Amino acid sequence: MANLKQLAQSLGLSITTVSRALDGYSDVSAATRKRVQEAADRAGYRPNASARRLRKQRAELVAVTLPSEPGHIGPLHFLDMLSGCAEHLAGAGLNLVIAPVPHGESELDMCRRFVDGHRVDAMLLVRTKRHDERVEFLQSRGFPFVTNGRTESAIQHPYIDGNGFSGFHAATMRFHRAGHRRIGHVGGPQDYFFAHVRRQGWEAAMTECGLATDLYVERMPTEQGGYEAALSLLGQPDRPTAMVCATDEMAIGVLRALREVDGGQSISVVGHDDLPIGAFTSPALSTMRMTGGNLGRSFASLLLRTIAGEPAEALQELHAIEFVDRDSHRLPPIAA
Amino acid sequence: MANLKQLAQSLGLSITTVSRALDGYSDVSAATRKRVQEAADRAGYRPNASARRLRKQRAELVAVTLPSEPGHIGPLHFLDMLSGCAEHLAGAGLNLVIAPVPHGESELDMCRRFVDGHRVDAMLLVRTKRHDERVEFLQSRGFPFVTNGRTESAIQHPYIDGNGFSGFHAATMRFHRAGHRRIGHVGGPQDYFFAHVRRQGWEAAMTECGLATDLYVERMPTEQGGYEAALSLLGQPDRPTAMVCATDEMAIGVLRALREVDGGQSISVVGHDDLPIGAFTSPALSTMRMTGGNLGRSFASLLLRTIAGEPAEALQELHAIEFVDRDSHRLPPIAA
DNA sequence: AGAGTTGTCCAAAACGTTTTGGAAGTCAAC
DNA sequence: GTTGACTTCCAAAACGTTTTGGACAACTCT
Repeated sequence: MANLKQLAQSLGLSITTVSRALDGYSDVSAATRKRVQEAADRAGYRPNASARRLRKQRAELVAVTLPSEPGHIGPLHFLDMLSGCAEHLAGAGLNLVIAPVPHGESELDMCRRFVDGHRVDAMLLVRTKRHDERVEFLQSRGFPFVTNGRTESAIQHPYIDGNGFSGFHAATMRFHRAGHRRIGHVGGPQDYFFAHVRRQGWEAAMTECGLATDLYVERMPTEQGGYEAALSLLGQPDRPTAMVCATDEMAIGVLRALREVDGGQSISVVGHDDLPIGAFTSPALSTMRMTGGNLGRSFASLLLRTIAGEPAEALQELHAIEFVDRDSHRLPPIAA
Repeated sequence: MANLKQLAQSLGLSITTVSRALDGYSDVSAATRKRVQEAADRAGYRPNASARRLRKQRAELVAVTLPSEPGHIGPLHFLDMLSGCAEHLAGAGLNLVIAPVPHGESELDMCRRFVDGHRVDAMLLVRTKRHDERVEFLQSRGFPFVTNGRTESAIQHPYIDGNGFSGFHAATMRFHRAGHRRIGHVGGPQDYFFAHVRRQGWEAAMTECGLATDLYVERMPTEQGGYEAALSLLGQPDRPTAMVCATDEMAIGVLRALREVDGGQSISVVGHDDLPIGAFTSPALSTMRMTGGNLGRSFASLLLRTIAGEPAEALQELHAIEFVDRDSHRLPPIAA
């Protein structure tokens, strides 16, 4: 209700003094400051956000883009992550706005709207591509952003990512140690960085073991995509005895296909992301997940630091992948 | 990059004319309008959001509160709902900010911050209580808001809710028709409206059927709560043969308890919310869900209309509940 | 020719804050 | 009693937009 002018008038002080008293400047006497504080509390005064934003040339807002394409929106519990991120940003006076891509607009257009309209101070990008036009645009504008997932951009930028290469390398090696020799990979679209790097991890392991890398099928990173990929791999002359899947969603589709074919009794499966649902599939889905504590807080911290101007090189987090040991990877390496 | 003043200067026009040209006012000639449009497009001009917000006295923002307490955050796919809501709000120039409750602050404090600081034009409240202090506060301020879930407020307010009473009444009747006579209810905290009204639906049905309503246990609306509730009900002399659970999360906890006791072969269960995970439990969880199409769009529409000043009575949606027929409700009405 | 109407344009105010660049007063030191 | 330092306060500018209330010229009617 109240604004600074009314508050100042009621106190017989200038707007300046009231403003500076509330901001804790040292050039207002302790007595005055206290008087102002109390009056402000009594009136329930809060500075008008739009006015402060205009004056300070900061939107006090961060946008996170929500891709509308199906599948693999990002880390484990996306909403939890956003919630944690928003909470920590709020500690610094920033709010988090969620920005799904409107119908008939590209993600790039949306970035443009937010950046050129000074609607936000930074952006959080998920589902990065190897060559990501949003990243290129933001870099060309010198606009602060953090990505969830790396890119192949020549210029460094802040990111948080899991080490998909070593995760999938290790998972493949685990199958090899268990005696598997025909280890397939159900991959996602290779223009996504995460999909590409996960495939590379599988390929490297296979090559190291002297195995062929032809048991590979690429589909959309969805349950349906995994289902199709599994059917395709099962149709090959030399079926795989194990499958490493780019995402849990794909792995769940694979499990469904395997159940239909032989009751799911012959082929081992491992996914990635540790979706909650994985604990409830049958067999329970063995998977991997990124280590590192509160992801939301990490994103918030990186966002604040990149807004503050810290160099990108100092704002890159590559987390190890840990194996989630359930049942679906335990079948013997003999095809049915 | 550009602002109105620079744009006007480069065109040899006044700020007023450029502004009005871009806003499509009729008092600028077609020729000038076109010239301005083109220059603006070329420069990639977008009005500074903070400036417009200050001048128009609208924040162009809507906040949705995310409760930090565990369990039952709301409708089926909460993030999908938010995404849909945000997309439709964006069509009207509003952005959606997510507002988790910061550590050490109450939801009420948060509302105060947003309202008194003019940070948003409206709020979306989830997980309403029967007597909800946030609702009372917003009503006392005359501030626009929509709730997900009704309240017992004396003053009307906009909401979207499922008809929990008839949903739980029908589910109980369904069990009764199947021959069940000892039908228990696993309820949530009764200060939440949804929990209260669901219990009332169960109670009404039991009373109509001439059955006692003592097979009732109340716990937190979480898996753990459901687990505890089931153990408690199983400990009673006359075990229920069926349980109606306030939420799917509780129902999943109940299934776990039943599995531990006798392999889950004796007692029927039904939940509410249609969580995706319910299709993967064993047995697959029979449940209920709210009907009605795109929930996010509905919330967005209600928010816009309440901002526009439409009366609350015209902005209340009570949706029917439909049964989701899976396996967990099919056991015969004989206790093991 | 004068009065009214219409079509274009613009100067200035307003939104509420933060910040700049002093002003006025007090006190101590010289 | 002048100087400088320090404390406390404030007027005014600035942020970039939208909107108000005309100004001016070019028509159209009498």
